[in-house]
Amino acid sequence: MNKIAYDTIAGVPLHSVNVTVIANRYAAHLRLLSRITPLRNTRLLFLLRALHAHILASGFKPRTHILNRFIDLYSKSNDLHSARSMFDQTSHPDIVGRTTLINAYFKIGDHKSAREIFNATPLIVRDTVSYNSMISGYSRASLGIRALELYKQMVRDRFIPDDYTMTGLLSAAGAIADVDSRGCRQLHSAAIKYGTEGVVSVSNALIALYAMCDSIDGIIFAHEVFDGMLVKDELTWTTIIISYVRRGDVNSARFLFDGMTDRVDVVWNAMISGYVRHGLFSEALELCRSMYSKGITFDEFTYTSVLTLCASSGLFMMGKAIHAHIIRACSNFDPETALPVENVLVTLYSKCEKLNSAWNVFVNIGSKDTVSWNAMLSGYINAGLVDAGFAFFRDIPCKNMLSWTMMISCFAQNGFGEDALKLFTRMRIEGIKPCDFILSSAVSACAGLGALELGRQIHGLLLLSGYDSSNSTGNALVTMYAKCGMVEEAHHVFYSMSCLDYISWNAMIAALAQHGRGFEAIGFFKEMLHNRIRPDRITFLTILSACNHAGLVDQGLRYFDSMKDDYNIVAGEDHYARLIDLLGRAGRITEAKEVIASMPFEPGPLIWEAVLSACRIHEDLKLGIHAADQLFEMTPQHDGTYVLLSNMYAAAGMWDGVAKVRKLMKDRQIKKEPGCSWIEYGNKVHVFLVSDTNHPDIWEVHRFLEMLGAKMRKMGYTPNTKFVLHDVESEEHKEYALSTHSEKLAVGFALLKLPAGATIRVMKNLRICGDCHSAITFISLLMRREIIVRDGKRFHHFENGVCSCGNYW
DNA sequence: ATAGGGTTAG
Repeated sequence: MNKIAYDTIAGVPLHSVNVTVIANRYAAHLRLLSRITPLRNTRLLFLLRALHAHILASGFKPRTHILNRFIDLYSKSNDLHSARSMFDQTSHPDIVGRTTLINAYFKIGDHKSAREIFNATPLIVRDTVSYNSMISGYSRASLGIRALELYKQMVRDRFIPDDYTMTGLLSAAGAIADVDSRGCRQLHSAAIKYGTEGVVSVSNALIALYAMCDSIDGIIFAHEVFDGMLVKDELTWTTIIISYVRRGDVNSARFLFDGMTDRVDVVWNAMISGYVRHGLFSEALELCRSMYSKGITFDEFTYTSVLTLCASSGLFMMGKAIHAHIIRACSNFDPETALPVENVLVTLYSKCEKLNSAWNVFVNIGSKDTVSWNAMLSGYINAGLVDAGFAFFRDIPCKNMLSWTMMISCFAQNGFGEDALKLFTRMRIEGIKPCDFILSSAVSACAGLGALELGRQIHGLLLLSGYDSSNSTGNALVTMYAKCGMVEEAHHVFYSMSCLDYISWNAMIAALAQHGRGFEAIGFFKEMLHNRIRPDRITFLTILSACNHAGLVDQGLRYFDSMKDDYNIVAGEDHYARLIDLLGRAGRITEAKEVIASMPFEPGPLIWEAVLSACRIHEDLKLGIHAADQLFEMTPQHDGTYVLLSNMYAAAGMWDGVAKVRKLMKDRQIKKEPGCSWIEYGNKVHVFLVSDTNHPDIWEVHRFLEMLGAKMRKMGYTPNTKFVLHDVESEEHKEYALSTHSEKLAVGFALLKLPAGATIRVMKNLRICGDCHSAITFISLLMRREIIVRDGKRFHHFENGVCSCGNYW
């Protein structure tokens, strides 16, 4: 068809001298051209341009209808620039040309230019169709309010709305936030008033609109309209079925679906995608099979749904097979509707971490949209490739809110809080208004970094934007204030929240537990139960650590049992690890061993980490080395464990063990300081220092530790404890020992110089190790000071010789 | 020259 048309047009005698003959031929052939849809053949577009140039060169003034035809064809070829210049050349464009251009502008998403053309049209020239085009254009652009305003203007301008108007208006109304049934009724009356309620398209739009109301009566009204229709078409059925699917009532949708006699492919697709969206994968597959057996061909929409199913249920082999089938059998997809298929293929490969395959699909997409870029970005993020992901993110030409959200929360969740906040700031500089999801990600990033001031600013932003009432942001704020040491403010946010869910309670309990207020945390837990909020596994993790901090070992044991008995939550390794930590810290090592023996699974890294720290506190060298050896065979879950490991080996004099740990840390790029800095063993605190006299602070450190040791002895607090300063002499050991970073101990100096009773907040981003921790714990007891220190990601709250992290002096 | 339905990224 295309070829015949092209050959015919190619035969046009462009060099003919008779302008009128040419014009008539143009008109005829342009009419022929316009029948070729979709008009994507670039040769045809070139021909169109050649004709255009020829008209200009010949000085011939074509009649309006020929100009209109040009505008139409240029618009269909997505060459709006030429369409517009054609329009501007027309001395008196008529309403048809204007409307064509208006529709073309809406098609490319430029509603402002469309409005300009419309506004520049004198009232006397306008007709109902031009208003209808504006209304439906706004409707497709989800600008419901503007559509409604234009409808009102239309009535004011004394035009009579027709069925096209009402259909456009009703579908536009769905884009207005918080559709209520009263508003629907008003529009329904308008449809009746203008005598359009019998038109199928109007009723269909009305069904869709009623179904969109949040209230329960929405779907009832929709069904009433459906029942009252004398004539139904396939879209009527599709609309009502989709309406049920959207409300999550897949069964009612299926009931209607089964009651249909002639099902068009769209209905099948709607039903299948409904099942996929609600996770009913086997039902979706069953429907695909019966669709296939009935001989209905799968189209882009079917493939998109079924590939989504594969991607979200982990059926990667099946997804790949379908991809192969598509390549073989479906070469002539419509390029516009094929894009989602390609996008979901990128997602499929991204989800199974086949980045190469994802990339291959991605680069071959002809016209990528934001979804394509975001799908590829999620591949990088999902594979944990933060740097590569960020490099890719920067190249995205059409970033939307989701691109920013993914990147910011990726940074926040991978411990790159500073990058997350930098990007958040960048986003605000670029004038993008953050959504509540991004704001809560940013608040979480602040929590991780202890960036209290910025956190407060975002809180202010949340209050201004009205997002503060949402649960996700409220919960993030509670956590942020708690992690920044501001328990009272966390409390304040908690009580100001209109709706508390289990996550809010978890956050508040954790806030108290982190600051050593174990008793209060348990009080909140009881109140949570009193309010009939069901605790989850996280609640129990938190409550176990609250018991730990409050020293309530037996109560912790009871909660552990209650978790299974009363709430049917199966204890995971993390729960067992906390239980063992609880027992271990209290010195009940034998019981801890019994718990390990009773576990329904083999102990993993979390368990051995808990054992290891118990052994460090209680000087059980034998068990400690055993735990360390076990941990060596697996991957420790906390970076701090490596320090513990090296300390444990050093305490046993196993320097080769220390060397192994250091190598492991280097290989795994653990950012903690490797080596052995501090050991507490046999009531002695051993601090290993490299006698690096070149280090300007090293003698300060020596003096500080000596002074601290002397003060401790003077207090008689732990008569047998003393600091032993080892200058590591032999070269082979020097490598394993750590030159204690003066920065950590600078905290100690500051503490000693401040007056008693002062609350000290150290907001600098430093990490404290065992030596500093012990020193600060001691000082908090010695000087009766509340001390809050940020250690990388978390806060240590020292009070009366107890630290919120549960490490006692 | 205008209208109503199904798809994709966290």
